[in-house]
Amino acid sequence: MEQTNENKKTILIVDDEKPIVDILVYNLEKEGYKTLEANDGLTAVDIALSQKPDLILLDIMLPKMDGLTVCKKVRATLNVPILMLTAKDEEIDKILGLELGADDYITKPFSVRELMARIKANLRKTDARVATNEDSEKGNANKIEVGELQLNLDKFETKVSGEIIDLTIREFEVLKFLASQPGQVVTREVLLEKVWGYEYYGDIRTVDVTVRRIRGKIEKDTANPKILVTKRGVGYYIKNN
Amino acid sequence: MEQTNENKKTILIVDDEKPIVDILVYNLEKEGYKTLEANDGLTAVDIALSQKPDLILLDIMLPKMDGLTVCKKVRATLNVPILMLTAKDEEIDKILGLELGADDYITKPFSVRELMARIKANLRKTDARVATNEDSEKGNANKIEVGELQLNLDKFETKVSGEIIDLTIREFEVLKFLASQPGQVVTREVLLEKVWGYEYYGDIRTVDVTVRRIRGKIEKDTANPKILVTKRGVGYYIKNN
DNA sequence: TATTTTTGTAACAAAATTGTAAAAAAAACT
DNA sequence: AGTTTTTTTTACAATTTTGTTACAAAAATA
Repeated sequence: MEQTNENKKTILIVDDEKPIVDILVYNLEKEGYKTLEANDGLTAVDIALSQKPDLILLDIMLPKMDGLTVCKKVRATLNVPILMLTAKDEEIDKILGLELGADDYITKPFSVRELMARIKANLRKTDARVATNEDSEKGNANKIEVGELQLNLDKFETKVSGEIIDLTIREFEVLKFLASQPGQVVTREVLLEKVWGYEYYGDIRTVDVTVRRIRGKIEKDTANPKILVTKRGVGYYIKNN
Repeated sequence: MEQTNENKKTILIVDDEKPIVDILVYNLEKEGYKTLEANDGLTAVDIALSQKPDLILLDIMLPKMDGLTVCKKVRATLNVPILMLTAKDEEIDKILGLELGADDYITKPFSVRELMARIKANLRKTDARVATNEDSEKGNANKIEVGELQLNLDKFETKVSGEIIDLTIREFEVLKFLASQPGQVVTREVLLEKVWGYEYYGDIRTVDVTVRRIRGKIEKDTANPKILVTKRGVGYYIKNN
C-alpha cells in the first residue's frame, strides 16, 4: 500500500487450482505486493530459487512434486518464510511433517483478511530479524570511529569532534557504509547497490546529492571536504588519517 | 531479558516420533534454546527430575508411561511449565478434566510459529512468577531508572520526576522494553514482536498510537518529547542523558 | 585555450514517515 | 447481561526525507 515499485515485497503463490491463485493474486496485488505463480512443485522450486521471493504461499497437494519436497528443497538454500495452505481433512502426519518445516500454516477455506494478516506478520518477522541481527544482538561493538567521525549504530547517532550531527537514515547508511571501510574508494554503483538495494534502478547522481547533503552537515567547508572525499572518476571515500 | 549463551532456557522434548523430535530440536535451537530429548515416559520423568528443564513439551501418546502420568509424576516434585501435544480434539477434555496441572496444550497439526509463541508465552509466565516472588521477597526493588523516568516492575508503577503516572499494561510494557535499553533505537517490528508477541497479526501503526498515548501521559509537550523520542525512519528510543 | 567529462549545487517535485483524532472492536469489569 | 476501559484500526494532515533535474563549476583532455 505504501510501497514504491522498487521495494515491493514479492510473494510466490504455489497452487494448481487456478481460481484460488487468481483470488490470491488479486488480493495480494491490491495490498501492494508483487506476485509470482507456480502451478506445480517443480516450477515452484525453480521460481523460488531464481526469483528469491520474500514469502512463499505453498499448497500441500501439488502435481509433479508435493509440498513437503518443495518445502525441503527451497529451505535447503533459502531462508524464506513459507506459509502452508492445507485442506482441513488431509492426513494428519503428512500435514504435521510439513507444518513443522514451515513457518506458519493456514487451513482452507480461509478468509482473505486472515491470510493477509498472516502474510504481514510473517514478513514482519523477517524484517525484525534482519534489523536486530545485523545491528546489535551479536555483541559487536556497535560503533565506528574514523578520525573525528564517530557513528553509534545502536542510536543511529553521528558525532563529529564530539558534536552530535543530525543525519537522516539514508545519509547515515551511506556514511556508515563508507566509514566501515575508511580509505577504500567506493563507486556510486556499489553505494547504490549496498545502501539503496540491488533492485534499485534510480538515477546514479542521487548518490552525489546525498553525499552533498552529508557534507553539508559534517564538513566545515563543503568545497574542501576533509572527511568524505571525492576520488574523481571513481567515487567517494572516508579519509582515515 | 535477552538470553546470554550461559543461561539459555532448556526445553525437554518428549515424543517417540524421531522426525518430529528432530524438527523440534532444530527449530528450538535456532531460536536459542537448549534441548533435551526423551523417547518414552519413564525416561522423560528421569530427565525432568534430574535436569530440571525450564519447560517440557509432552506428547500424550508415549511408550512405557503415557503423557498424562508423566505430567502427574513430574508435577509432584517440580513446578515446571508443561505444554501438552495432542493429536485429537477429544483429548483436550481429558487434559483439562484431569487437573493435571498442564499449563497449556497445543493440538496437532501445529505450526512452528504457533508452537514458538506458546513456548515463549509459557516461559514468560514463569519469568513473571520468578520476578515477583524471588526479587521482591528479597527486598530487591525491581526497578528501572532512566533520567526522570522510574519504573517499578513489581508494582507496575511509573513515575516521572517523582510523580506517579497511570499507565495501562500495554503502555507500561512498551515503556519498560524501551527503558530497559535506553538509547537503543527500537524498530516497530521489534516492539511488536517483543511486547505484543510473536503471534501478533495486527497493524504496525498500533505501535505509533501506543507511543502517542504514553507520551500524552509522560511528556510535558507531546510535540517535543524529551523522554520517548522518535528516530525517524527507524523507530523509537528512550533518551538517557 | 577550447572542449569534454565529471562533480557540485540548488530548487523543485514526489514519496515516505509520523502525529493525531476519532471510530470501531475487544477486553475487563460489574 | 450491560457498562466501562483499553486497545486497535483507520483516515487524514503535517512534516520530513528523498529523488530528479538543470545548470554551474571544476578537472581532465585534446
